[in-house]
Amino acid sequence: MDVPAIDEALEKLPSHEATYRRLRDMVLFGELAPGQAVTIQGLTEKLESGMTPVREAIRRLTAEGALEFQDNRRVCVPRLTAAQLEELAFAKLALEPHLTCLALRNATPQSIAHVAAIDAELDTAIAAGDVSGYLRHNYRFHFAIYDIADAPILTAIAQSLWLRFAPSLRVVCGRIGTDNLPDQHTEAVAAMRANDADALRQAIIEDMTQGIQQVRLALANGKI
Amino acid sequence: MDVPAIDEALEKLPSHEATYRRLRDMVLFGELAPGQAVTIQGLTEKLESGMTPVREAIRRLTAEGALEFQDNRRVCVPRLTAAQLEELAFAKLALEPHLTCLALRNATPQSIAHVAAIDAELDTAIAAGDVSGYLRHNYRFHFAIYDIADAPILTAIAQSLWLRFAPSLRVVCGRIGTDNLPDQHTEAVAAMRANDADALRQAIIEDMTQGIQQVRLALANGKI
DNA sequence: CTTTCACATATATGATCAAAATTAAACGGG
DNA sequence: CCCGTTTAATTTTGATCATATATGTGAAAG
Repeated sequence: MDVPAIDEALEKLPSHEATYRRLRDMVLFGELAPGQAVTIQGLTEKLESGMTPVREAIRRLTAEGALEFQDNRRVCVPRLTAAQLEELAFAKLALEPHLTCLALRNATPQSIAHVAAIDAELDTAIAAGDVSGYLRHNYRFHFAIYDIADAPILTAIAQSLWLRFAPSLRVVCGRIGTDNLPDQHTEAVAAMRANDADALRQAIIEDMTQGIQQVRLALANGKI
Repeated sequence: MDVPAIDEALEKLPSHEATYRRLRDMVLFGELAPGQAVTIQGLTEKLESGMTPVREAIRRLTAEGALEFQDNRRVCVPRLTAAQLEELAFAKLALEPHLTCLALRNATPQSIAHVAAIDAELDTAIAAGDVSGYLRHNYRFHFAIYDIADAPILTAIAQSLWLRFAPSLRVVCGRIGTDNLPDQHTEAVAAMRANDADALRQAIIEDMTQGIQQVRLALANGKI
């Protein structure tokens, strides 16, 4: 039950879906910076896709808040204002701790072990100072838990929140390295093993609060 | 500074944007029932638009949860499960009362009067038993407040929640008429005038809870 | 009941048109 | 004469459409 290579898995999907996922990952894992413009033609070359699939991927990501129409019908990665960051902070704290706790209903030793394995990969990336790996495994950690929760609507909203948050977090990571980044994951895994909802909620709240605070500081200093 | 007629306003937009808005309104205001299938070709005729704009509108609305891909590549309006309704209920109560209260920061006598005017139209629709008018003005009421709140990210999430909720609410309205539908709007307007955040939050919580409860009952009875 | 074939539908391409940005040139004030 | 502004030409980019391809659906035949 090994995971097939990424490109191999994408081959079997319709082009618009594969294009969407590749572009989404570019936003999530730091290939696109806040404020950066994207063009349809540029993406057709970079993603080796036709114009129609690229346009549809852009529409979807725009609807999810990962991209933004400008007045002049160009598209770019949104730059967060301080007010918008507070909106994100509220929504993340209002939804994601709850969503994480929903996973306890369905968690099994196997599924918890899977989450723990991702946490181990995350620790490796942190130790190596691998910013891109940190972002990728941090995302995988939280959404592996959301998969267990089996709550598609809340997970979709969380996805949108991460898409809006990721580019700014990427900038912060690049500045401060991986050492000072949030990692309450060990506590979270322990709470899952103990089936302790309160401790799990607290770990996730602290994890998110730390990340938000880092972005808040960078934003206040005009570094984003 | 008069508002142009709706069709006139849509004329000036790119076709894919106008198509998106028309299709969105069809979902919001009850022209499409839960489970109903939509085809690209059918929409090109109904919306008098080309194939490309329709496809892009469908992609956007799918990302917002208003439509859903099926395993075969057809598209339909999602049918809520009981579990998904509870997800929606949680998210609505976690976000929308807060978002409503944010409006108090920016509310002016003029903007409150505008909200009150919509409430009057809503009452007229209720008195007339006009289900479509109820849905439309109820939406306008809440989103007029969200406009005042000036919180684009939370408002976008609320939009997605309404898109997911509306088709089921439409079914309920058609069954029970307009008399038993939630209307804590008078209390909400009064709370806004009094700048009373606690009363405002309470009015909105009760308003949403009533609507959710109606859908919950209908869903439990298999009427949706 | 399965296979096959025809039809309906979705997917994807490339061409064409329209709009906007960019560059280049012309102009005028200092 | 120089610099900033405006205006015109070029080029890039986005929007839309017509069409070709691929896929899934359903009906008819074996």
